[in-house]
Amino acid sequence: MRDISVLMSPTRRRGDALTTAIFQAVLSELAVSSFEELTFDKIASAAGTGKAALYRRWSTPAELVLAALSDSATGFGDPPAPPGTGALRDDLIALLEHFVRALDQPRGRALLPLIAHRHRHPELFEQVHRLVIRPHQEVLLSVLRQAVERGEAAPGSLTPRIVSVGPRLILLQAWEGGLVDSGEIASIVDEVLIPLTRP
Amino acid sequence: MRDISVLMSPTRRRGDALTTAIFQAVLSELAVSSFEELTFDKIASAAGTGKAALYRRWSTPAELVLAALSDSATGFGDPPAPPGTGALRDDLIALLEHFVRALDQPRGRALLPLIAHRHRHPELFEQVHRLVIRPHQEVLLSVLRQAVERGEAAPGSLTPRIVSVGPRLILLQAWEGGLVDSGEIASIVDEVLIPLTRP
DNA sequence: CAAATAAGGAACAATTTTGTTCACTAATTG
DNA sequence: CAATTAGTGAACAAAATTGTTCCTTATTTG
Repeated sequence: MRDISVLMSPTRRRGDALTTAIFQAVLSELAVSSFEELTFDKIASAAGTGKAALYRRWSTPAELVLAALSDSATGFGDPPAPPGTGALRDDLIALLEHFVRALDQPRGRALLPLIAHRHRHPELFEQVHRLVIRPHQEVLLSVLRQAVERGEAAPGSLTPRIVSVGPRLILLQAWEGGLVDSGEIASIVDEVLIPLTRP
Repeated sequence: MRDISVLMSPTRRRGDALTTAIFQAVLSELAVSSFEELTFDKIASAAGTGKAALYRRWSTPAELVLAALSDSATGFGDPPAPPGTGALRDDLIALLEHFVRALDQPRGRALLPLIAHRHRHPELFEQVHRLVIRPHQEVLLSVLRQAVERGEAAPGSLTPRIVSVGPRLILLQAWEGGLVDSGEIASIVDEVLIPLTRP
């Protein structure tokens, strides 16, 4: 029989390699279903492993999901850095594009069901809010603050509500329509955010 | 034994009365779970009836959900009417408050899971888009158009993107935070929509 | 190269859930 | 008031899914 080991990843993954694969399977499953529908069965088969490997590591789906969300490789490890381009428009575009890219990954696509069913899993949603939403808002706020200092934006723009406009438009655009390309982002910035914050 | 018929609705509901109760049960169930988790079992017990009454009317959950969404009593029968207050600000507030009220009913709370899992049920989402989202956008657009004619808004405001801002902010505010009160609506109108459409 | 560790996959029984139907009786109709 | 229609609740078997464990074997370690 022909040796296919060059085509496949090492036949039997171990340790962190397997853990990472499991995390990705968790997020992928979450992305197309919901937390309630998650089972060790589905996760194992999506990760291409046996259930025993999961039971050896975690005892409940909740534990596993929290671990996958917190993991720095597959989940939301590090908050985005302020772009610091020196111009408000460029900062906004850079930030929102980073956001769109995150939404297009498994971890991002896993967000929607978590938000949608937040009333069923307050603790999971709280985690998501702390790890994802909050940091993004902080960075956006700092970008706007710098713009105000440069005189590029009105001081009155520094409200939570205005800060939320960009991400929320992106989020719903992504959920309702599917893809959000660069043109869409530029339009949101030019048609909405810039006029909204103009001094 | 004491007669409790004064306290309860007629012991045994029939015809449209029962159908309406079933529709409401469907939407309530949908609101706290998802389409995948809907079963004739849960619906029947939520509606306080037997499964046989359901099977006599519909043969699949999908049929039943579409019927509930389309029903004029429980679902989204009629599109909202343009408020026509004569002032843009008042029109916007009236419209968005109507929207918030709809979101706070079972039919509105059933929306989130449907949007969240739209990739799993394109036909259901299409229905929702046609029955709910589209009509709301049309009305908002007509309100803005009138404001432009009165010189209250810039002609450049008549874009689908700008029209979408209000409903999207409301939607996410409701989903992330819970309630959206009148103060919140007024703030959205005054901080975001009015500045955004100013001539 | 031998021993130890841990992955893969299957087998398992138990619990839960499914759709469907039946008998009983309340409500309606003529 | 008799006959018909239709809701209720229970019973049911079939099917699917659950968490858990065991055995074989690939990989690593000393």
